Amino acid sequence: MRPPLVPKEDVLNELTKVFRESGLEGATLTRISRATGLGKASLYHHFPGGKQEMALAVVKRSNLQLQEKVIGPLQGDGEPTARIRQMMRNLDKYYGSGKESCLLGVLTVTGSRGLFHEHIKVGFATWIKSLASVLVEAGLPKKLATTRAENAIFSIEGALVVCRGLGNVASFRRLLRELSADLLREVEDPI
Amino acid sequence: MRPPLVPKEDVLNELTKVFRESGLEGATLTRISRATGLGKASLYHHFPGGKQEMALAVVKRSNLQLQEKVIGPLQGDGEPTARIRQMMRNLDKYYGSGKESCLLGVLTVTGSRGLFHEHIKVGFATWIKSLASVLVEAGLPKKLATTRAENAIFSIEGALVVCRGLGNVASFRRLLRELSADLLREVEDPI
DNA sequence: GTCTATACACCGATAGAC
DNA sequence: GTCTATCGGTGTATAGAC
Repeated sequence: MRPPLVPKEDVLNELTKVFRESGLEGATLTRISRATGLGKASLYHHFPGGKQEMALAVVKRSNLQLQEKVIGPLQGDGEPTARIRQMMRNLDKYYGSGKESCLLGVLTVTGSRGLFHEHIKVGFATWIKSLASVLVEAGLPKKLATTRAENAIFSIEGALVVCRGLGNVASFRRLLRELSADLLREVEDPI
Repeated sequence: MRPPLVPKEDVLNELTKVFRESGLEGATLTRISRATGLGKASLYHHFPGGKQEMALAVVKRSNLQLQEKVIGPLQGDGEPTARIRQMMRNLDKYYGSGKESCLLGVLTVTGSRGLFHEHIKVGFATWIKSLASVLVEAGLPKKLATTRAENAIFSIEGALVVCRGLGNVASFRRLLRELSADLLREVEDPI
């Protein structure tokens, strides 16, 4: 059998939107039904485990996309500076230039503790680790690379929250630009 | 009349805990009732507007506390460096060294848009503005001061989310320490 | 001011026809 | 695979006794 996966992919896209905008408790089956165009019973046909299974599927796919679109570019073979810039461009696109929120962040705040915790943990951790690896490769000492990578993820995630709170999305793109330049500062310095 | 405000203050403390931990939609009247020890009907005696009024009261008080405990120290008359360090100490305490979350951040993510938006906006904005003022006072050009202040708040808010997601709270205190040192870097440099 | 009891809407989830 | 109809449970909110 060769599977028609495409329609399910569309459903997951809409599910992701709803969970990102509304959080776990705010994402009611009624809203999900409206967003997907599927009745509640149809949703249970695709996800017998109900809302929990829907959220889990969305989180797993989100981590795959993080791997593809954000971490992947970091592990290419170009210059470290270029790879980091590429990651920032992809982030800008993925987060709608600051207008969209981060699923992992939203579920960290609204998710019933324990259900998705492991996936959230893995997602954030591998992201930080991959960024730190690039910084090490570029010549930074490991400890400094790790803290810089952590701080970068902190500020990106925080910017998504605060910019939304402020209704000012411009600062998100400014942050991405600055990070592109600052993450490797004092590395090219000769002797 | 001289008001016995104290018991209401206790109720607000418990309300704040519940909203910080559960978000707006997760904070059910049942949980609030358990946390405060008051029956639902009693809650409506104190807050006739229901859950919305409770959340609004909590947000307003949160902004007052932000003013007292975080922004206040910034406007003292000591050295800028010392004032910033004091703010970081108070933040560390207020956020339980990273174990607690930020009410403004949580409501930004879970709050039905528009209800608290103005209060959230004002809270974040005055915080950033006050921090930037100190940096200007310390000698930084205004534009640089503003972006540094924004970035600091971004990373603090993001750290509260990501550290919770990672289950690793140590990085939050590390961040506060680094910010204390880095916010004013290259300022004391003579000529 | 606090309680018990209750109203009514909406939630997640299922049954069963098509 | 999708639908309508419906279930039991829980959500917010009120009534009214004490």
